[in-house]
Amino acid sequence: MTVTTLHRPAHRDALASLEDAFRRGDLITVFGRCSVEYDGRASSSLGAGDRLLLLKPDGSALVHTDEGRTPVNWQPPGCDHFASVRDGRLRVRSVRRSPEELLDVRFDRVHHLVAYDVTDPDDLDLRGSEADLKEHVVANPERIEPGFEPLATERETTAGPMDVFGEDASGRPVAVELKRRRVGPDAVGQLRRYVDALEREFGADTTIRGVLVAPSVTDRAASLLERDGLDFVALDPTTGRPPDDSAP
Amino acid sequence: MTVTTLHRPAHRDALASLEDAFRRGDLITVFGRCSVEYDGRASSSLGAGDRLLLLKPDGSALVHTDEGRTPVNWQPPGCDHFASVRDGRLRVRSVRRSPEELLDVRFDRVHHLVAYDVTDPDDLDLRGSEADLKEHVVANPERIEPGFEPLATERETTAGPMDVFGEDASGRPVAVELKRRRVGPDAVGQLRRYVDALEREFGADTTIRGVLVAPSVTDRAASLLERDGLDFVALDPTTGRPPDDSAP
DNA sequence: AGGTCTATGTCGTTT
DNA sequence: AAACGACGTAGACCT
Repeated sequence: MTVTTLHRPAHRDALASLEDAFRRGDLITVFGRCSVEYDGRASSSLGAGDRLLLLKPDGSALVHTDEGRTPVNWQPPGCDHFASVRDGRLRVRSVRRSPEELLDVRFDRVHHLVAYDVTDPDDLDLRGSEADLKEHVVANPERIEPGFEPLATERETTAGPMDVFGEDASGRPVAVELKRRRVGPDAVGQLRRYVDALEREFGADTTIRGVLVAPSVTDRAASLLERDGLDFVALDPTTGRPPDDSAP
Repeated sequence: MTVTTLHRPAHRDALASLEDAFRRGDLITVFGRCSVEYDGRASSSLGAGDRLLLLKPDGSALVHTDEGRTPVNWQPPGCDHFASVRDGRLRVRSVRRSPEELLDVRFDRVHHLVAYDVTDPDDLDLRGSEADLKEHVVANPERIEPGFEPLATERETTAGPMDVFGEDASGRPVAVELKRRRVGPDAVGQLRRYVDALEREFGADTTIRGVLVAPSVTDRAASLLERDGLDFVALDPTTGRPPDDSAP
């Protein structure tokens, strides 16, 4: 574990340190007064101010101000970082191909530069995702309704793969769309596309049912469900059981 | 501009420095070997490894590994940060109310701690957004089609506000949905909801038209547009003109 | 606080 | 590389 620090370095020294850190594959932070230009899918300009630039060995770049979870400018993993000194000032460019995108950070002053030698086993275990909800539903199909039988997950349709495909107690095909959180109109549209696809596939004589499974729905989404003859079942993604307030 | 640095501090010294930095409203980075627990809308665990914790004065917290644009764990702005030493080890907790969420970072070792005294005018100027495309359309309505006349933007419907509402050359109402990038099936569903809402509002005798405006469409979305009798116009959000490859 | 929608969304998966 | 959908999406704007 090595940490290399430069405090108020000359731009030329900052450059040398940066290039060493690039070679070593370090995680780098550069704090200083800078201006930022971005051009790619969109484009942006940011006037001079103090920001923290984070450069990762995987090619990501993040420009963070003192506010917000989201960086004010960034570049995704897979980019190439280049550092240089132009007009006596440190400049960091990060380039992406396909789509062609450029991030350009020009420093007036470098207050602080740190290079961290990192290795991370990186084994995040996340619970309460839609995948967890799916497991709950497949293991406890009666939570959807008595007699419901799951036949497949990720079953293909012309509208794309649906979350769960099954049959109800009377043998009618059922499309189930799962959401880990309260749903709006978009999820209803998604379910409807799967139901439509199945109706074309099975023919007009077969009635296809659609069930949206989520902790809750918005009013607008509830109206759309009713209009389209789709059902709703309230389930919590972490427990796989009805939420505490699912009586109404 | 002040930068305070601690290199391999004792946990107790790290705590004192952190609390000073909280008081001053500094932007803080803590680099060290840590484990992370999150519990809230979902929950997660992350085993020990070297990561960079970024604590902002607005209450955001970001845990970054050596990979990815997205932090492995985080807390949004508005949270309260608390530092302590438990069992001789530095611990940082970040708490959010509504929804109740907790981020807990426990350090085995603190390799490096820095507090930055930041102020940022923060005036990002972004071009090529959907708002820009809307301005282009309102200023050059003939780009939609000859005779198109915009009457309102963000016009309310029972399905929510539509981007642009107008009339075509023969006086028929037109709902326009704008997208800054290539669109998929979801955008068609959105436009359809607006058109449906207008049809109910105007009555069955009035034909409502719907136009999707974007640089391009996917095949599936194109099928849905055709099925629903909706139109597509290819426009680029940065130029407001047809993209280079919009002939087909 | 809840609803709806945009985003340089990002990220994973599959074709 | 394109398409499609999930995400602890975040963020903005409105009610």
